[in-house]
Amino acid sequence: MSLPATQLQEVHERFAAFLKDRGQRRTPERFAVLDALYDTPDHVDADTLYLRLKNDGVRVSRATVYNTLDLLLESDLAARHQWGQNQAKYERAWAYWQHDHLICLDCGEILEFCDPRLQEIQETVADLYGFEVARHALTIYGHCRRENCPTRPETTE
Amino acid sequence: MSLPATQLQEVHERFAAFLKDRGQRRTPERFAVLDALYDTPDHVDADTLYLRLKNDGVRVSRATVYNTLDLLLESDLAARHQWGQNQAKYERAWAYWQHDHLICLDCGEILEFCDPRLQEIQETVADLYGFEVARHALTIYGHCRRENCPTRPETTE
DNA sequence: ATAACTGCAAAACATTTGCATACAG
DNA sequence: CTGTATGCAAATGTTTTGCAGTTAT
Repeated sequence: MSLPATQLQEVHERFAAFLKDRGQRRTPERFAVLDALYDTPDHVDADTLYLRLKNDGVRVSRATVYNTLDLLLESDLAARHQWGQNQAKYERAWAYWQHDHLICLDCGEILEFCDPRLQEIQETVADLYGFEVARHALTIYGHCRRENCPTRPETTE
Repeated sequence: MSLPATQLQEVHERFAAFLKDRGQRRTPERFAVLDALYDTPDHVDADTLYLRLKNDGVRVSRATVYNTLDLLLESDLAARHQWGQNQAKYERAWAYWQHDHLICLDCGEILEFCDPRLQEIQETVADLYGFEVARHALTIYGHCRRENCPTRPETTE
């Protein structure tokens, strides 16, 4: 579930350095949010993270959770995905680099994959349009063919 | 700006067929929303579409705009993008097929591109995970290098 | 005729903001 | 000490919903 202690420490140090660099405080709340996110193997929304922290006896407000998540995004320690039309999902993004997502439209299952051709596409596009590429987000939607996919569409056949 | 009349008619017919097929009514409001979307060469949010219609003297409510946009999505006549964390953007998706987006993080400019390797990636992934792929969404974020990019970050150099 | 659709305004929901208080540096 | 961060609750902004009245079929 969680990352090995060495990597967790690396992440802490990176966040601390980022904050120091910007003249921002290293508060216990911020590290609590960082830890809660890195304790999550998949994708969480801000409110779930808030509730989880609260439940664990950590006193943080929703405002701080949102604020900290923004800082984590800016420091490349987190990634945000806007899959539904409402809640954003967050995931840890350090020691866990570049991957993309495959989502089942029936059951919502989210799989991760990585394809080197995306790197090539990025380079081609960067060249073609004179862009300096920062990152990309690819999501493939489809239907998983598992028997236990809970929401199979009305099987017409 | 707008599509040639023949294609617009094709789109109308397709929407009419879709609605008929589902036993839903072909109301003037629905076609007004369809036309307003297809009159947009780029990406619009629902509220802008609503205001534009209202301004053109078409009596539609926001609720109908949202409802109709959903129908257009379901009939593959429109595509939705969730780029910011708030407003969704819509674009026409017929006679204008499969393309992806390149967004400048500084000025927000949105470019479109198409790369055949994405098709290959989709196929590989479909194979690998036993998915039947429906569609994909790829967005590349970066910095356009235009001199007139209005929000160049503080050029440190 | 009659079920589906519409407009309107209120509700819902995630996220942001303002301000008095707390605390890291 | 001082300015930055925090918690709380109220505000915001987008999308959804309920309902009485309309309208396509």
